[in-house]
Amino acid sequence: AVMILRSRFLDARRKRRNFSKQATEVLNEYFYSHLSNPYPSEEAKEELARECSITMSQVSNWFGNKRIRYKKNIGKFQEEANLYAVKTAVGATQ
Amino acid sequence: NPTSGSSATSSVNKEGNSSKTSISSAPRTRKKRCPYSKFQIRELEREFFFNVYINKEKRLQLSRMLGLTDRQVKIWFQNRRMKEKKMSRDRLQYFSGNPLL
DNA sequence: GCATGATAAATGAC
DNA sequence: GTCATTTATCATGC
Repeated sequence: AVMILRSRFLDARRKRRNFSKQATEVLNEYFYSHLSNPYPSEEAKEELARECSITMSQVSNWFGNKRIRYKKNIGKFQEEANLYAVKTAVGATQ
Repeated sequence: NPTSGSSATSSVNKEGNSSKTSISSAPRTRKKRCPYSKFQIRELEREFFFNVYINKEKRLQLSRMLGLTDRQVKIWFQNRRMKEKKMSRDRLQYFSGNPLL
């Protein structure tokens, strides 16, 4: 049993799986509503991790990747940025 | 990973930076990340297993053997310790809230 | 074929 | 020294 768990752990660390649609939604909402300073605090990371059912390391990885990839090609993310800008604006007026 | 070449002497590493001359205030360009060879990793891991903190003497010796700078070896040990810590956290997380079959 | 998550060098704050 | 981060690279999903 120990062997099984150990091998399962090793596999889980190597294999990559996409996050759920809802998780990506939550992360993007935070990112685009804090675009001027997309650096969540430790507490914010913990909450995001809970909401998305992922680990804090995964939250950090996501923001690290998002920041660099957004910066390197803002144009590619313009549509996405507008989408979430509208989304948060609507949420604020409700 | 298409390296596989194992045997050493590939050594691509070079600390090209220079520009130490004078007060060059310019934030000199960040050194491009260059992945280390299998041989370099093996030797670094061997020493890390022996001692997670490397002293200055061994560091200089190892850096010469691997064609790296002492700074690179120093940084590698720092990153390696952080990796070890993260792996411990991951293990704890994975085996804590546990289905255990 | 790229999008995406994780990891490996390298930097900088402290 | 630690540690969050930047950046490129690796590995996988689709």
